[in-house]
Amino acid sequence: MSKKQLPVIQPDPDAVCCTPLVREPLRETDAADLAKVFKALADPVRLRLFSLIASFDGGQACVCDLTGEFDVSQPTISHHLKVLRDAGLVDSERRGTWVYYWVLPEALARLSGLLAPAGLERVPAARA
Amino acid sequence: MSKKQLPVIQPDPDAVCCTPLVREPLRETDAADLAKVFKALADPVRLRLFSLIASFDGGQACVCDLTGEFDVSQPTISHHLKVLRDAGLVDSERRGTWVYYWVLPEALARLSGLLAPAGLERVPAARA
DNA sequence: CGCTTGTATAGATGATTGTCGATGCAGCTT
DNA sequence: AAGCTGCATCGACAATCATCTATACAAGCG
Repeated sequence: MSKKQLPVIQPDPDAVCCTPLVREPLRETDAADLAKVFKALADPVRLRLFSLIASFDGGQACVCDLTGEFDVSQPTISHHLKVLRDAGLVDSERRGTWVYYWVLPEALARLSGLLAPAGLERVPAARA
Repeated sequence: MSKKQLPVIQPDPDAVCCTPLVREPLRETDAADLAKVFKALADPVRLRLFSLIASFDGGQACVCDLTGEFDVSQPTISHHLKVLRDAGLVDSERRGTWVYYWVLPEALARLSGLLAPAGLERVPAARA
């Protein structure tokens, strides 16, 4: 879907990418950007959609796999998926009859890093 | 403030505490709880408040230190602080004339862990 | 081609939310 | 006690949002 003609813009290449929130005060523009992402996660249906997509085998799910899991209408699911996609949390692609969605791990990593509590600097992935 | 008579209930002791979102589908009740926390972070002013409080020397800030940093009225700041507190992200205490707020690192750690991307399991805090 | 199924868009509506000014309350100071 | 300052609460209002139904679009199939 979003990888048609546009040159795959992630909604902000690396804005607000690394420094944990608790290290230094967030700048105003960064706060606005970040708030959009958290807003996308600030709904129970979207959270479950997000988690469900990521948990699927192969890390992707057809919309048809998702709609049945919720008590809301199909257009509502479609709306929520769009919100997640606009926030840069997932991406999607049509393959024949079905449309598949998958989680963008970079976005997750960015959030996770930003929320790292004081004390732990970066996650010491190197040690592993 | 919230540590007066009540036995210091964090708004959900350890609900949704550990398994990353991308590992297994979020249950409905957990999604509802989590959504409340993300909703608290889904506003630019609250994000900056949160970051600013945490960045202060000693990890706490008086409200009087905060209001000047924003273009919104004092009642609005007070409202946002209440939202952050109700979400279990910060706590506060009156000390004489002033009220101080500080970030609750457990809440942060929980979120950070939940958002851990696929691949990294737990942050190896135990090794430390 | 026309039908059927999967998904997105459009438009409407009730609920939630961010903001404000006005006011209330708590603690200090004189 | 009286006044002042710091912060919270109240009530109102405009804006945003989650949801719905109806409809449009896309792809496969008879």
